[in-house]
Amino acid sequence: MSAGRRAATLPVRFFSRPAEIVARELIGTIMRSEVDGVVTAGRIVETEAYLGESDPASHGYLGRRNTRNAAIFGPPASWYVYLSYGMHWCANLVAAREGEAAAILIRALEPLEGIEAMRARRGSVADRHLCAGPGRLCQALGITRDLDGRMMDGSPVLVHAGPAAEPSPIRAGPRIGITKAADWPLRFVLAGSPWISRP
DNA sequence: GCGCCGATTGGCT
DNA sequence: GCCAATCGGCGCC
Repeated sequence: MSAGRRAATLPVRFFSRPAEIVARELIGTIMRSEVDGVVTAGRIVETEAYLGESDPASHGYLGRRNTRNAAIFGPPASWYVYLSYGMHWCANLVAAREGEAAAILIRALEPLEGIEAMRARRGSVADRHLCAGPGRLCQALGITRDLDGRMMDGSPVLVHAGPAAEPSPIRAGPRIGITKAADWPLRFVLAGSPWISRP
C-alpha cells in the first residue's frame, strides 16, 4: 500500500530473556516517541540491567511491591517509569519473565530525530546533554508516568531495530549512581560514543 | 507522624 | 567537586 514502511517494534520474545542479555542487545536500537503529536527519536547508546528479586539494586528486590514499583513486576516488553529524586522520570523496559522484577534502565540516546523538540523540552543545554542521562532523555522525549505499566507495543514510545551494520563494540562496566551491588558489570555502552552520560 | 534515603540533575565553589 | 531540589517509601517513635 504505502511506500513508507515503519520499522518493526522489537517483539516480546526479545525481552523474554535475562535482563543482562536484553540490556546488551538494546545498544544500537532506536527509541522513538510520539507525544503531543511530536516525534522524537534516538539511538540507544547506554543501558543498565537490574536483575530482579535477587538484585539488591532492583526496585523489586526481595519481591517487595508498592505503588511506585508495581510495573516492574509486569510482563516483558512493558514500561516501568518512576520518579527519581522527586524530580526526574526514568524509563525502564521490563525483561525476563512477569513477576521477576527484572528491567533495563535506558540511560542515554544519540539524538536522531525531533532535535528541535528536544531542545524546546530541555531548555538551554548543550546538544551533547539533550539525552545524556536517564532523566534527561525522558524529558527530551516527553516521557512521564503516563507510560508506566503500558506494553511497549501500542504505547507512545517504541523501540525498534537500528541499522544492520553496527561495527562499534559494546563495553560493560559497573552500574552508576547506586550503592548496592554497583560493581556488578551491568552497565552497557556503545564504545566511543560521545552521547553517553559518563565515560 | 517524622526523618532519612535514593537507578538524578544543574548550579555554584 | 559539592550540594540543594523534591517526593514516595520505609523504618522507627
